[in-house]
Amino acid sequence: MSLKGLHRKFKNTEFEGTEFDPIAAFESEGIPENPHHIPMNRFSEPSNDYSQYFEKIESTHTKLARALKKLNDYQLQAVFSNDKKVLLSAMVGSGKTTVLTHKILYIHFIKGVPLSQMAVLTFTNKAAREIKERILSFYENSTPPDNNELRYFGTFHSIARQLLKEHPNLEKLGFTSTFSIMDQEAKEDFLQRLILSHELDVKYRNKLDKRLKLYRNEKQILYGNMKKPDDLDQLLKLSREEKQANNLMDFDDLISVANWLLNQQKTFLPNWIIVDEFQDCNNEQLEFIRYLNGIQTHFFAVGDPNQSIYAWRGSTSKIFKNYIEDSSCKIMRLPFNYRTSGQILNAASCLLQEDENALQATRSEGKKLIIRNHFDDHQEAYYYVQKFKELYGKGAAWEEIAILFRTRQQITIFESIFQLEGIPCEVVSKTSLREQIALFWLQKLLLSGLHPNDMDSILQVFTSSDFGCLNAGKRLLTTFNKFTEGKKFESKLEAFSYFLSVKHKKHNQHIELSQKLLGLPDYLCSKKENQDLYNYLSLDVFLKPTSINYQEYVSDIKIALKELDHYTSKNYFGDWLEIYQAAMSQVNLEGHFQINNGIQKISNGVRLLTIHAAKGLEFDYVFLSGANSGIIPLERKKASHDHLKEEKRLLFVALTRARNHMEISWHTQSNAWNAQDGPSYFLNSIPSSLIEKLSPSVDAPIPKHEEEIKIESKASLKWQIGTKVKHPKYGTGEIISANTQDVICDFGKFGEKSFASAWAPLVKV
DNA sequence: TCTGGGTAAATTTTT
DNA sequence: TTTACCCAGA
Repeated sequence: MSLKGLHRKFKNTEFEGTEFDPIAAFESEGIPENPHHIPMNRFSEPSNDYSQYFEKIESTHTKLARALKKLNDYQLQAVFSNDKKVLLSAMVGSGKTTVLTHKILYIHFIKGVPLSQMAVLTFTNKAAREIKERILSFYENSTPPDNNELRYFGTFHSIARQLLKEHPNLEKLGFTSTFSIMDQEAKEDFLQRLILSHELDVKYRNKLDKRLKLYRNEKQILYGNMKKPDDLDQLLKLSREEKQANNLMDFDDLISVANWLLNQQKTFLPNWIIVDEFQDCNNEQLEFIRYLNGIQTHFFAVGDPNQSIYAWRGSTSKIFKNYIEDSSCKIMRLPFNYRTSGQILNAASCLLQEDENALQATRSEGKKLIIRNHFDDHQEAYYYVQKFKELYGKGAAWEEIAILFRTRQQITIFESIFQLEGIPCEVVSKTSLREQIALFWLQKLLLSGLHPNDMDSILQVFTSSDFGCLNAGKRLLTTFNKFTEGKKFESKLEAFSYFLSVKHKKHNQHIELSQKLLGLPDYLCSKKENQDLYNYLSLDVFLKPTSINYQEYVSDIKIALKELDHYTSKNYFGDWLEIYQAAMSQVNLEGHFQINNGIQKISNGVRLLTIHAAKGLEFDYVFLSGANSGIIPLERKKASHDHLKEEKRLLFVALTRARNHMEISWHTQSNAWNAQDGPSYFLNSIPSSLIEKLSPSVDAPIPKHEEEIKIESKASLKWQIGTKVKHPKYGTGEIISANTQDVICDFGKFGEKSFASAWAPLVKV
């Protein structure tokens, strides 16, 4: 039943006089209890004496023994356990990564399991890197393991890629082991190109990804106002064929093709499978784990059912249920939170409705959870300006302050006001390579040289508005297709090079570039000494030393090439071409060229981020902004019980990011259409003794009017008619009109688009 | 090619 | 509530 229906049904009946509680309403409808819930009696409790283990470790590995001594009994139980199947329910802030790394070290050093016999699976590169770094830091005086030994430590996708490359049957599917990986954006380009060159009729083209998902999962072909099916079906078929023909896989293919092959023949059965953030697994990832699971394999998964906030992305909601019901699975827990001060943690755990003992505070009581009312987001932003200056004055670091939001749209206004008022701030979100023009081009350049059938990369190289020579679009595709019809070429790149030399004779520099790209594999294999890709490809010619951005482009590219050089030398095993291909796959999987060590972020400033982006992070001071009902939980047309529960866990995640100070704000007059009056009704489940309700302090400066801010921020902007700009969706365009209100931009094939001047998502090219 | 009616969707994001 | 855009008719 829909939320509205429930509301009607329960209004003026059971819930008369009290606020309508959709979760309770759903539950009284007879919807089963939380599948994430693990009953207390299901947990195996630790013993209180692990000294027998220590005697043995101390005599041989003093450093490890010293590290393990710092752990509590629950953590030691998980580290020492030798059960075949363990699920560790790690409460928020309970030292999950510590347990994970110590467990790996323990089974390696004490149980003698080689690292190459472990599959350590994570969801993000960041987590994978952290685990590897912590392990390497244990090898102070001895030779650390090399990358080859750690080749099954990584993200699901990178391990799937590794197994695909090693699989003997890969070629039977039409792929070779040097397949290239398309990131999300490359996949979009790929599909759009297929639509153009095959003249397909596909509706809602900029919602393609969503439509494909609906089609794959629910066979739904109609979308929005569509009355009859379009060519989506045909697009999928063409896409499959083209991917095989050109040796390309997208992120989803990595896992699904790996599963398909492993189903035919299992090639790697590790001694141990260790999974991080287990609650985020989707069905395909679970299947992947099952294919790695041999008779001898030990399985150890760590997750937190209370931090499951990615069901919308496909994580399996019943994931814990199956393990709870499986009696061969030992279930352990880490109940002690070391991060958040007592009162805030207690308030957060009121959102869980779990057993009381599940989550226990270890820190002192600290301050209460603050719920503060602001008139609107402007007033709130100015309140923070004052507040943060005060905190900074008292010695707090900017980086220890974070403002969390439910949606990204809420962030922009804070960013512009902080910039005006001189509060250093940084929006935390993953940046796409596409935003760094030179690096994006370099990526496509190398990809076309290394994978000469990757048509999309070739097109990006030669139709780049900055460094290319041709115009992208349908006309180019048709003429190229016509030109190659009936002719035989070794590769798409060769065909394109020939096409250029016949049809576009005047672009001799680009013709030369295409020939250099054709020779790239040979160059890499023969001239490893003093390799200099920058000069080999004569990049100076294309980056144009006279252009304003020349210096920036050159330094970006040189740093990137250095990273590649480092990576390829470090991982070299006898084939330079292959290692460069591997390096570029890594760039695709990570979304940047910094593939060797951690991403050094040398920024300082208050962090502005969504709650989702904040998962796994912690700060001294956390502010959750604009938490009205309707925003948390975010109102949708079709609300479901599961959706609401997930939103509640999201609020839980937000509150548990804080170490010492947690403040939730709500607005009297919100700018969001779906915001209702009053703070999130989820907060009603927190007893008032744990909450301090406040209004902004009276001496806060009078907030500036919205118009004023728009004008001021416009003054610092650069929208002038004729400026070339880049938009994340529409690509490059040109400003054709700009005033205090809006800016209108022409994007060629996408036509003219208008944006609000103050926060148009445009980047000057 | 342009206009207006009608209807669904709007959010979170890693690889 | 506002936006996007399909689709039918001018």
